Amino acid sequence: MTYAKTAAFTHEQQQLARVAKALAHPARVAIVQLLAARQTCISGDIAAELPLSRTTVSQHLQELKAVGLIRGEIDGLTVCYCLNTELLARVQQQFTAFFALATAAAPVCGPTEDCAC
Amino acid sequence: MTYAKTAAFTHEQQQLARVAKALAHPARVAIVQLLAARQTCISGDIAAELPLSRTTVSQHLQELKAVGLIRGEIDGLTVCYCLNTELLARVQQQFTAFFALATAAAPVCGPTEDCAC
DNA sequence: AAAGCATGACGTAAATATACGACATAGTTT
DNA sequence: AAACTATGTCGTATATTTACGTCATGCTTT
Repeated sequence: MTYAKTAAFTHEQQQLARVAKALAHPARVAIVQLLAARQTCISGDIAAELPLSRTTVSQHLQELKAVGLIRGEIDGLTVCYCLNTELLARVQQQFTAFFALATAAAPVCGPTEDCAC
Repeated sequence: MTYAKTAAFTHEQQQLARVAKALAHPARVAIVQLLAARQTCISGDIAAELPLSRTTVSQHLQELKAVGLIRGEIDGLTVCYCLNTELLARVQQQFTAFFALATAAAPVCGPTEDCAC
């Protein structure tokens, strides 16, 4: 991301980082949770629920949409957002696999700081 | 994080965002995977494996350490890093719960863009 | 003690992220 | 058509991130 030497990293690593970045702000985490809670996709109500200005929330929504985690659709005057459950499911697997490997590794340094390299 | 109105968000949301942010860069994802792969905790070898300058890698290591995902320990001349499997396990559960809720929600907008708000 | 080596801390430049107010756009209602 | 409303885009100020070179520190080895 940003201006990293992206070419030098795995596609997988970049995708994981990409999604992680999308969730790297409490407001965006809150938005996803909010959309998950309410079945129906909300519009500007999201802005009302968050302690941020409407424009800022809109910006966060665009970021989530850019990554593909949510979808927006115009319904007359309002815009409805909802989770992209397909992508979320795929992302879930990626994170699951990632954490599985990470937690599987034995703690070499030990819980109490005993490194035995 | 950053300069968000953190007080307005859940502790849970902030923690999740905090970890997500730590993983929001492919280099840091790579570091965690590298530490997971090699049982023994590595030191400056990490820098050699990544396509970044040694100082930049050190900076990424400090970030991961600040969040608590990894641990560093001085062993004479070198410094050994290893995963904090305890925290990783906890974080894993948080992400699992988060994605469980997110994927459980029915896609109201539909896979083919049919919003029925 | 002196020379060497691995690391982190510091300083810095350039790119991003965050937050918002002011505008532009487009559908709704009167 | 005119007034209204919900949204996104744009511009902007400030804070952070990223990447690196240089320097300081602290063991190690000679």
